[in-house]
Amino acid sequence: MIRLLLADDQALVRGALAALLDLESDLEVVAQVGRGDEVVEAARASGAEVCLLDIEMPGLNGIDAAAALRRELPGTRSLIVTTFGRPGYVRRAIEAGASGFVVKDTPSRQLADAVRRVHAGLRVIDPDLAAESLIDGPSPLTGRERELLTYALDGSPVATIAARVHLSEGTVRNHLSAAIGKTGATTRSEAARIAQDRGWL
Amino acid sequence: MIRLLLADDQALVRGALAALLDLESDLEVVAQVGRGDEVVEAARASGAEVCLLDIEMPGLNGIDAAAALRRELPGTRSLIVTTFGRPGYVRRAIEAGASGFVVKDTPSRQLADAVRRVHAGLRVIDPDLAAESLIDGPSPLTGRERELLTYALDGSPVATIAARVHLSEGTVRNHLSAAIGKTGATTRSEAARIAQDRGWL
DNA sequence: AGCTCGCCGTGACACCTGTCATCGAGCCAC
DNA sequence: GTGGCTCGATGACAGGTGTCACGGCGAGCT
Repeated sequence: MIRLLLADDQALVRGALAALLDLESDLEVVAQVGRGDEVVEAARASGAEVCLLDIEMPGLNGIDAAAALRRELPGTRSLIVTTFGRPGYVRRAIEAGASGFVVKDTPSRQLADAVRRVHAGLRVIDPDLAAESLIDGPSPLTGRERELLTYALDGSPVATIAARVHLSEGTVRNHLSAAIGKTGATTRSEAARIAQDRGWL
Repeated sequence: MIRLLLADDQALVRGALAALLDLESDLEVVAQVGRGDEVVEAARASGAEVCLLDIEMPGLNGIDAAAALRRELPGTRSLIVTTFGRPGYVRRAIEAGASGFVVKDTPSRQLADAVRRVHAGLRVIDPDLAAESLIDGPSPLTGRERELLTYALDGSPVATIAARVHLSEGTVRNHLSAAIGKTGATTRSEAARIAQDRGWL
């Protein structure tokens, strides 16, 4: 009997996944949480062996939760289950110590197998995503560029961003200009979108 | 036995919801589709009585799918099940003939009850969302404004948008300026975001 | 017929943005 | 220490953007 923890912020999806996995005779959902910062505690209390983690969660994202799990409970394995198959996410998830990466587009029958493989100590990674994350390479963005791009995601004017990070307007423009060059974009909004698509933010 | 159809573009979520609902002794999932434009055909072929529709789907969105269902198979009822509880979505869903509107944040135990109520001819609508959609009122945007805002969502420059819709640059700026005023924004990106949040796009 | 309203266009103006050249401070390698 | 690198900052300039005033067209209503 493999003991599972589910972490997803959408209660309906969480409950549905639990129903799906409980159908398998060798799997057992022993904990469910809706926030990333509750994962470690719930995993410890429930004695979960494999944790299924969504990426977008309040409190702590799934990748950071996987890192926390590796640090606090090294025996527990993590499987990222997310909507967005962004190359940078895969890379960061593996670096954070996750054992697997599955997108929510995969057929539901394959999920249980993925869980079993992860539990057995194998790596489970969507092959297309793995290839993409290899050719893309790691993020070329510097820390500031990444930070400013996240603020530029919603199209905020430069002045607003500059005020938020306590920088000069010209400096913000320069960093964003560099990011625009690195992403091959022509606008800071486009650059932000591209960076997000690749999982660089 | 209530016959159900599931429409959601994420196979994993679809399969999981099927597992959840099949646990109920009076519910039976008789069809699953991953595209909005396959809903009517699948509902006809399977004889589904209640259709659970996600909004974001390729081919046809869930609201338009509900409208198509009312037109083609008036006896079939629709229940919108979506991630985003946007006020405008609720209004449009009801106008399109949907019998219910549930967000994916709701506890999974309540889903089966919602399905039963819809099947019985009742309306099931998240009370908070219903209130919001009432105070917000309908979209104040004209057709062009709405169209141009969707193109402005990713922060495209005015010239690009103008070329895409075969309009003059000045005209595009004027329409977007009107939309900016109506949304209370100061930038076309912000206006687009606000309009999207309210379900006006 | 007048009237309103949505839609398309032009021109002008103030302001914002992206790019470039340039500078200084800190840090690491040789 | 010198050279090379990144980060932060400034200033200047061309081009993009939001706003306003104005005009014209067609559809629908009184």
